[in-house]
Amino acid sequence: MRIATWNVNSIRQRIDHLTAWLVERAPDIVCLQETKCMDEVFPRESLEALGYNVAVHGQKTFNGVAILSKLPFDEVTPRLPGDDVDDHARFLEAVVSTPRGAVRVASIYLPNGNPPSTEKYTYKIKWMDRLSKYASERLQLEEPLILAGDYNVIPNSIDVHNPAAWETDALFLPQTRERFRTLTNLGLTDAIRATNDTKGLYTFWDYQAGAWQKNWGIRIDHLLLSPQAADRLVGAGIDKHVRSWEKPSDHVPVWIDLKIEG
DNA sequence: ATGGCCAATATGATTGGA
Repeated sequence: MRIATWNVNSIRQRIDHLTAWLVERAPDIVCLQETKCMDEVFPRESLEALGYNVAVHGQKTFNGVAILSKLPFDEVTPRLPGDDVDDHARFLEAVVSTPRGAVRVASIYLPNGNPPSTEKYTYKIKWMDRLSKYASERLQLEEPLILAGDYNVIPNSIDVHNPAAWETDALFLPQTRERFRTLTNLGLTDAIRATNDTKGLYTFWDYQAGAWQKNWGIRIDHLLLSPQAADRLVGAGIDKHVRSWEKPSDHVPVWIDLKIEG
């Protein structure tokens, strides 16, 4: 079973890229972020035509997450628990059934948090604390669980072209990275790092300043796996070539293969 | 690592992104 995540930076701008990539990579489940539209105008038909069930949780203009799945959804639940007044569309959880049992997947668009001196950073940190609480509860189910998305967290120095330049950025501050470690310390595995320890694996290149041409990238899109998922991990990759397509997203797809029959 | 971008909005300037 192949599971992927991709921040598309507007689903309506990127629908042709998405369908081309779906044909090429043939994932079973895809978590999308920054769809940037209301559910009524989400281009679900072109995805259903490729055999995907489509679950959306969007809002006007900003944020927005979705999950595509070849298997039917048993459950679909929007919103990260822990704050009833948080109205950002940043979280969507789904459960599908395989012959080996349930697989639980969440599409995550964690707040950026810049600039760090503002309530935007406070919101990010609180969101990360809520995510840890959610994860610790779900881990008790002892299911294959995949938390996939744009975390807006650079976990380590090897995950950024120029660490010194990012020292005071919300994506790389010690408090941010501490909370990412809280997640992994719960028993969640960073799938890319479990399979590849080389430096310079990036998932995002800024549109500005020729960042792509200079390979000034950062690794901020992650798939975190419960032990029951990590034990079945047989491959992982980053589809870097998609960044060179015409009018690309600034993020590229990241995917894993789990040995789960069905 | 900001000179250089991109997307959405009743839009022609502003906000948010990372």
